[in-house]
Amino acid sequence: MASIKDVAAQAGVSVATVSRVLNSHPSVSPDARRRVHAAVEALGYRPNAVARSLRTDQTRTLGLVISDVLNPYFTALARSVEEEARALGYSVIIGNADERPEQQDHHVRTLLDRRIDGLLVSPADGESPLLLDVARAGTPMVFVDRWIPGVDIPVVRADGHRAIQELVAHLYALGHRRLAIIAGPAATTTGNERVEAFREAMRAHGLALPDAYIGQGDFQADSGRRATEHFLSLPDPPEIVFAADNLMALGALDAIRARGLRVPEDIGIAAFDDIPWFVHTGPPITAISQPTGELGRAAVRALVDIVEGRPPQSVTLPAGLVVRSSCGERTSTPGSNE
Amino acid sequence: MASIKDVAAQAGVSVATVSRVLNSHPSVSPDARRRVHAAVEALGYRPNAVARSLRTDQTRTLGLVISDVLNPYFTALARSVEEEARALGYSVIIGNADERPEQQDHHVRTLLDRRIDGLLVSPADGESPLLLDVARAGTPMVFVDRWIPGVDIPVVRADGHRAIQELVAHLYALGHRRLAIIAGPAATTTGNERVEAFREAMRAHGLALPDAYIGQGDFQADSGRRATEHFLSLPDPPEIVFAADNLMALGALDAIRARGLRVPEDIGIAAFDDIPWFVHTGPPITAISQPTGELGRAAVRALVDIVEGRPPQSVTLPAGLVVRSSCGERTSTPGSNE
DNA sequence: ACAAGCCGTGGAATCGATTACACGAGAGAT
DNA sequence: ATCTCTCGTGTAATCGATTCCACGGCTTGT
Repeated sequence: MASIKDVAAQAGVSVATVSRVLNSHPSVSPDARRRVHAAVEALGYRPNAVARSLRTDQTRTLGLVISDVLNPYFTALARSVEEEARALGYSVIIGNADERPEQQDHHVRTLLDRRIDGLLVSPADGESPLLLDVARAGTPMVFVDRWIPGVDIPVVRADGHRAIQELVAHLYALGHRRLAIIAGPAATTTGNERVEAFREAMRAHGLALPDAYIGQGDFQADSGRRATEHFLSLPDPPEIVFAADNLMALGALDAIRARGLRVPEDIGIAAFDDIPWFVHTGPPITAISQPTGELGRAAVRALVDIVEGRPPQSVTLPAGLVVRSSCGERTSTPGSNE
Repeated sequence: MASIKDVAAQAGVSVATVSRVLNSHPSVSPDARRRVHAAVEALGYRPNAVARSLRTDQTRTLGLVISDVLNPYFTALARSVEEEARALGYSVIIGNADERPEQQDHHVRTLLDRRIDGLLVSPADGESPLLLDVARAGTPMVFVDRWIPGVDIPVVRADGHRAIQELVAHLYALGHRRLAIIAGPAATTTGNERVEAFREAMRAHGLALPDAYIGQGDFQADSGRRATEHFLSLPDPPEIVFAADNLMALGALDAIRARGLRVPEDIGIAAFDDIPWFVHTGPPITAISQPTGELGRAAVRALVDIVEGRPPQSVTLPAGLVVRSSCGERTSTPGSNE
């Protein structure tokens, strides 16, 4: 593979001049510029990003550590992150933690070893000592979706508070009183917040949230399945199961189907996160929708602000309720099943 | 950030010795080794992967260019690729082409600029000149899922031939005769093959596949929607629509629902690619399932074989038919809707 | 006792870029 | 005509690692 020296030789100039042309430094004669361009073309030369990074101490690369690639929510997030980063001249390296703190740390470490310019994280747990160190060390960093409390790092996320209130009000209006939730890990902020917001909304309607109606999940399908099985085996099972993310809703659906029960006649279901498939499940699922694209873009902008020395901004965007028919809504939507 | 020099100074040895300890070269005294380890620990030193790559001319990084991150099939593929790569000591940088050749080329170029050790590609088109150049230049490369004919590059893919035959036989047995297909782009091998296999299977059953029953899609949901709308507006619409990937099946479902029609009573549906949501759609979708995990792992193994100088192996794995109830199957599966 | 070999170690070259500094040539000022 | 300034260019240092080579001190064989 041709190096800058080959280009210099071919163009009959020094490597310094080649470098100046490549970086469009003003002080190069038109003639030299022309010859360098010709040589670059002739040799199919492409600058070695590794060498460049070593010298300039910047990689123009951002690291993104997401909790789970199989979760369409994070996939959508990753896509908008990559898009915005590309628009700003950065690439993105994605690390998938699979909701496991060790794997998250592994990725953070390799990303740092590669000297990425900044880190976007959606922490799988609430207190990764490594992440704390990294933050203290001054690495440009932004939290997306989830965050770690007590660190001075910008956070870009959606606020589900109001949407959860709306959801509970909606369920109450439909006549449901026994509402259960499949929570995310207590170690994640989103895990906690969604339960808390749910509990508060219940209280506002004078409803109790007994411990038996709080299933402990980990944001993965299997845990949703287990929690739902447990709900269904209760002497007084809930009328509605609210899953704190879309994968646990998938698991809940699996459990319900395995019992031969029907949604929403036997039990209703709702989910945090809206995904395209929720329109076509049997029945379509009432869900809380996050502005994923805007979240990803805002996170990249905040991170690049830090990297380039501008003051970053934390962003909180509202989530919204999307009513469908999985909670016994009377609906005339074409194609719904009853 | 501490460098190897700082470690050397702290340990009272030369950088050469530090490097030897780091790379577990045998010829270092136990005492020096101990002191270096202590210094590494004390300084929290981590080797700079950028510098190391420059010197050794290897990055221990693989590039993966996939056609669409929003497609659960590719997401699952990416996950298994990353997993296997990690097990073999490599990291993976994912580039998302969004089914757009220019974006694919952009990613290939940046990946190459970063001097990745090898490239895994699922080409968005059938003849990217860039990809051809890269292959000719001798960059270690493996095709996954899709490939470009006429280049001597290992291919790791699933063969849907037999599964499509089974599908058509299954549909025929159910009494269906008017079968339509939403094809992928003709520029992709998977796009072509699936239509060809379908056409052949139809012929084997003495069935015609009129042009009007071949919808041209691009593996994205919207095109599935448009093709299906067209099918439904035909004077003699098909009884079954077979989508060549899961996203186009999603689009087909959208179109059917928008018309207020019911699956499978009014029209049946089947898809290439099986995803977890197909169990819970209304009704559950009959699909062809690929061994995604094994595909990803085999692709990484083939690529690493090339990178490390061993002879690589092309791999073709069979896909299988998963019968559910979206084509009018009489079924007693609990929870199915009828 | 001396030659030969091995072992642990450090010095220095190297990878491919960027960039501070020096220098010579030509333009403009006085 | 001389001085100064600017402009285009090249030389060489530098980033942080790896690795070849040389060297001094021991062990081993004869």
